[in-house]
Amino acid sequence: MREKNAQKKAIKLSDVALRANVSVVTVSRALRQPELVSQNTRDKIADAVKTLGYVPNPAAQALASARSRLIGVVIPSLTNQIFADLLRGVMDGLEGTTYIPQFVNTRYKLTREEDLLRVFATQRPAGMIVAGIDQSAAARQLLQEMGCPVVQVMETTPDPVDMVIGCDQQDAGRAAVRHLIDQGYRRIGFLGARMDPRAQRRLAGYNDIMSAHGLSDDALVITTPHPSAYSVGGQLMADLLASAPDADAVFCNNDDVALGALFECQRRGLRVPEQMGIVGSNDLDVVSCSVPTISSVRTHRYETGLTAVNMIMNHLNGTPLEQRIIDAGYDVMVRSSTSRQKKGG
Amino acid sequence: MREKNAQKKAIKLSDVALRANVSVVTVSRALRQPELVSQNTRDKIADAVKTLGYVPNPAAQALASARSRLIGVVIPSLTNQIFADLLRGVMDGLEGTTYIPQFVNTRYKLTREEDLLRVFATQRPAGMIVAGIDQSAAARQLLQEMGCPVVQVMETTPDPVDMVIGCDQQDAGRAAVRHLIDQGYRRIGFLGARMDPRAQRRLAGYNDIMSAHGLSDDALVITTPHPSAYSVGGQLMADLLASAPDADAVFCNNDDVALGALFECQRRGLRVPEQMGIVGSNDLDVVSCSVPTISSVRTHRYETGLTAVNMIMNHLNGTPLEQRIIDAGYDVMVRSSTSRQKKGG
DNA sequence: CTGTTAGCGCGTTCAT
DNA sequence: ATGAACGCGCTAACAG
Repeated sequence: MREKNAQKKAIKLSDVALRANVSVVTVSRALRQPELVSQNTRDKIADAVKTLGYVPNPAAQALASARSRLIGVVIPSLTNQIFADLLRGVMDGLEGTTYIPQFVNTRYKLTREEDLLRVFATQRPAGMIVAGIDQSAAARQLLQEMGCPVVQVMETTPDPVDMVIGCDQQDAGRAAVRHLIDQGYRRIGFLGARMDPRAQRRLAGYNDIMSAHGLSDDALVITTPHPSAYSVGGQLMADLLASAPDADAVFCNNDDVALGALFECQRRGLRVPEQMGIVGSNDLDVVSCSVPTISSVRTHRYETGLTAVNMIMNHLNGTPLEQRIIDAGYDVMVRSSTSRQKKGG
Repeated sequence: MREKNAQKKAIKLSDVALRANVSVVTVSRALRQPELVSQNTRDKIADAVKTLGYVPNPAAQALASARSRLIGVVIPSLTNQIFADLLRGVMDGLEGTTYIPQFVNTRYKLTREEDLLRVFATQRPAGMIVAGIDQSAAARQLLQEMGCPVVQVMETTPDPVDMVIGCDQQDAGRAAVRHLIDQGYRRIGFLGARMDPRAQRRLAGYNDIMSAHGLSDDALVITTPHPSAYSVGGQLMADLLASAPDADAVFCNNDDVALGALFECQRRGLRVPEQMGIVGSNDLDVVSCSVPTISSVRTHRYETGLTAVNMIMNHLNGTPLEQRIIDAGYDVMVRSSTSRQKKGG
């Protein structure tokens, strides 16, 4: 029988007050608004805090102030690496503050998102970061009633709940397809997994450019509700070649799909970029070192996470950014998988 | 000027009590120990709860009971996909319960881990899940004093803080190298990124087998403190070929390194598996569809997350598993990258 | 089975 | 610049 884990007794504000020989409120003030406390008592309190090892009880703080130090982060999934990148940005952005992120995933279900928001509402979060702009009406309302700064991320919209930072996914789709056309590809397919709202908008961008060039053909659009994954990319490419054997390029809604598609080409002996051009989305680490390297539309997930946190922090500090809508942009990273044109001039 | 986000007034226990015409405690009991409340009042309360839309205030619960519904999850990083897999398991395992996971990352720093644990300690978590078994003495003590079930994950040890689930990393390393030797490889290199404790133990396993066969050679061991990444794999392979040009196989401490190494071989025209055998670690999705497919030592991260949660839940339900130490095992997934032997018999 | 009485540790008035 | 008093919403003893 091992010892039952003995909880260490927690030091509280009154303990500190006793040790420093001042009242509880004074300690509380010294901690939150030091400028209102004399230098002398401030030092005594700092001393007591240190020797006793006092750490505030967040539950008591939250209860008394009706406000927690939680930053709620709502993403659809953790399988897709882009959201892991976003989270890293959020975590790093919160570094050094006393705020704590709390992540949940919606599994791409709007009703689940509402439920999760309801849970968050009871926590009185200090701020909320939610992926996407396609919340249900109920979810939007819940976010508004949350009584804290809210940042939608990964996309842009003229009508955010509160603030928004991300990129224009449809425009990114257009840029990708334009690049392929510039390189001389014409029978350009679209490979899409999961087909969440962001994927839908990338597809819309694809359609914009294809129809503008009179290149539209339903046989070229291959999608699946399956989550994005390397293995799915291979299957989608196979389906495309069955549907449109003369396809000469693909735009993929994620880089794992793009890499999977490349592997499928290699299995079939299709030369990339000569016989098949490939453009991915998001510019994951892997596509810049594959053989051949894969062109991709880079998005700035990590930076988006960082900035979203900053937007919230500024708001909480009473200095909200004038800019409620931030376009994080995108970059078309041109690599070997689309370099069919002769180089340079 | 847009309306200031108006906080919705929260419904509390006393509101429900009023509506149901019973005392506050009765409501509280009806919610937590329904069997102690008569069917009649239970129904009245359920009604009131539903019509008022009552949701408990976790801060108040935590304060009054000195216990939160948080499950603390401490991982070193979110960059490595294996931890994202673990998190998915934890999230899914918590699905349907009223417990909420809270993730933090140590960035592979022991002192940071201690700090984070101190923060968790103030939250009175319901349970803790921590990656690895190499906590500092201070961290171990903090975990013990947490007063809640603790599960260490990703490795095994005869001496866990409380409970542990994971695999024997050193043994996994041995199995990988044994497989390469069985396939006829002899000049087997080790490619290791980051070199955290798990990587160290995989290396130890590699050393065990290599020296047992009299194949040891320092020139074959290439490591870097850099975080594991696809691009790092290429560099490590290049370094190995500079250090030991006659190397004929590699064991990599992660699959991104393995894939990066494969790409490097392709760039150099080295045929895999004929001229270079490759075994990765963890069996990420991507290595089963690359060309060629890559052999890897599969670990069960998702299942580990699920089980860790179950271990904690059982503990909280008063029915702790008799088994405090669980070996989640590993599997050597044999694929094309090491299939040098003639097939079948 | 149900209610009464006390806090949990902190923030927020209002005084001084 | 400092302190006393009260309450946040809930749980935990005890009574009845």
